[in-house]
Amino acid sequence: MTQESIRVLVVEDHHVVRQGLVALLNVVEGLEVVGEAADGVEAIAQYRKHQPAITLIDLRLPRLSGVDVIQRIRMETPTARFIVLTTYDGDEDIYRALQAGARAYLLKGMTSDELISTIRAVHAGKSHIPPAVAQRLAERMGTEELTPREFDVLEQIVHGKSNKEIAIELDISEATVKTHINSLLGKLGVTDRTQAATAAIQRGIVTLESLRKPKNNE
Amino acid sequence: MTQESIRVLVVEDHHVVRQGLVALLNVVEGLEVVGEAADGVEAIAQYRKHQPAITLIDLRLPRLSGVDVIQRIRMETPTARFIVLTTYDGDEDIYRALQAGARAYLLKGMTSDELISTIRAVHAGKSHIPPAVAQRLAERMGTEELTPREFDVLEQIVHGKSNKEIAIELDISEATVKTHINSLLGKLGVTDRTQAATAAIQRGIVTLESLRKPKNNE
DNA sequence: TTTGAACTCCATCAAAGGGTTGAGGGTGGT
DNA sequence: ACCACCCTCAACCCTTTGATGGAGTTCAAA
Repeated sequence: MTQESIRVLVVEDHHVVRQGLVALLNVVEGLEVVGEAADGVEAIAQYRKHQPAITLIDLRLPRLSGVDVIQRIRMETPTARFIVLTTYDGDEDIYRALQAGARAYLLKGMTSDELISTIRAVHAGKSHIPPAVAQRLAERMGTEELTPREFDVLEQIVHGKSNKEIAIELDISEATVKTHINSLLGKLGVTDRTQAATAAIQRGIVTLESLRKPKNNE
Repeated sequence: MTQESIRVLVVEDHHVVRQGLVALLNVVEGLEVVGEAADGVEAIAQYRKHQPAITLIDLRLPRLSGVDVIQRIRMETPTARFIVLTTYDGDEDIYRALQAGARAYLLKGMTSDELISTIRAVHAGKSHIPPAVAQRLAERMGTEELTPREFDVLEQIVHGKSNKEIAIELDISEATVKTHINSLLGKLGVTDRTQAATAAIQRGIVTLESLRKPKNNE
């Protein structure tokens, strides 16, 4: 070949998907999968070991989220380039991943060609964000951020707690809980706690995983 | 080979995943992928055309859901065998797919070996349901079913509507709305509407898709 | 130091939510 | 005909929620 292959790391917890990606990429001229990881911790280890040019990474990962992985690696290697790959696209995930330094964001369901051309583009220093994603990102830019405490309260709301229970849980007065709720309702652009809960889930501010019963698999 | 290959149809909307599955299965001795489909309608067409022994099918599909596909095909061909493949596992999805006649239920993230052995097992007439899934299925068996009207109300709750709004929307009195809410709270085992909303989403009774803004892609 | 943002708390009040009981009408099955 | 189940509605009562406005604290940035 005329020049070196683009070294790619694939981080994806779903086994068949990862295998599919690797198989797909390895037959492409000019690409080379140098490592694989099935969770966040492993991803960092593999990154350090192989120093790939491009890291293809899912956001939903066991042990350490994709966003966390991106952040940590970029602290060590600010030039690291990431292409985020995900099935469901909460506004919050998009925002955080791009904030953390991802260069591109692809929904699963893209074609192989899209994937490959995106890898090449990112390797060439470009960014790539699909119109639909860019639009939603723009929408969310306008919205205000929740404060940490508001986020705590929102989480409790999603868990179905009453104001009194939240007060006990967070060890603050019910009045304070109400204050937080009032401001987060405004920021989310909703009018009651139920809407806040569904909006939070919908936007990916609170994940369904944290709702589920303790899990053994996955 | 000593006997004919098991003819498999792969139904999965995510391109790379489908491609991965096909590539994976085609190299396995005794398996043969005879068709692929990216949505429900196509799945039925492919089934009719190829009459596969096993259909690997995702539940979340464009145009026609996996459950619908299973139901329709089984009406024509009651002996059709399905292995359901999905990422997220709402109780409701599991229940409906198995009710519809699926023989096995696999979470993505399984290993290739698990997949292959499951295909062989199902082809041999066995069923295969992972312990975690079986347990959750058992849980949900105990729970009572929502009546159609209760479901309507629950949907509205998830959409953040107030009782008054629900009453108007469904053209019934607010008192009736309360009655339905009261019984569905009991059936879901929760104590208020916010919990009902998150529980509904969590169990897959109401899907997030129906929440989202109208979508262009996917 | 001043300013601002975040967190904390209080009091008050109207509106909405939720529990309970009871009850009439409709449909489908036995 | 009877029973079971669903859908419908009403009246009563208590609790929770959300809105509003004010106020003290801390802490970091300007």
